[in-house]
Amino acid sequence: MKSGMADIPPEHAAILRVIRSIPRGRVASYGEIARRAGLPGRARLVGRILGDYSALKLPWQRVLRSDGRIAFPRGSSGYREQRARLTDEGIAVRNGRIDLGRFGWQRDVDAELWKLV
DNA sequence: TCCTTGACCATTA
DNA sequence: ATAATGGCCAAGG
Repeated sequence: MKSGMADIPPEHAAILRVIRSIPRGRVASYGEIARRAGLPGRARLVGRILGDYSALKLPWQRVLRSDGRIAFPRGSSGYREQRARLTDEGIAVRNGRIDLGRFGWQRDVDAELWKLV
């Protein structure tokens, strides 16, 4: 049988699901998203998918490099757009960098485990 | 088919 | 903090 229009590969679906589940006001790295989707080491696929599925309304601004920097080049429209969106939801961006210790999604897990918050 | 290009990452120096 | 390296792998030429 053919599924007509949007048959999204399982790997893509898993990644999209994780991206959509990043809480507002928090951020996650490409690699972390891949791991949470059960695809460790597949960070590049996450980046590719964000571009491929840009028609979907995803919270793409919450996805950063592992060091907390915005992936787009400084000065690009994508960079400015992301910085603006992050700022809008209360995430501080300084020099194109977000403090993962403060806004990282993983921080929630850490807090849960170590009861620091 | 080979080669290059990426919204990447961990490690090592 | 920056830089090189090797790993990852889908697309496009």
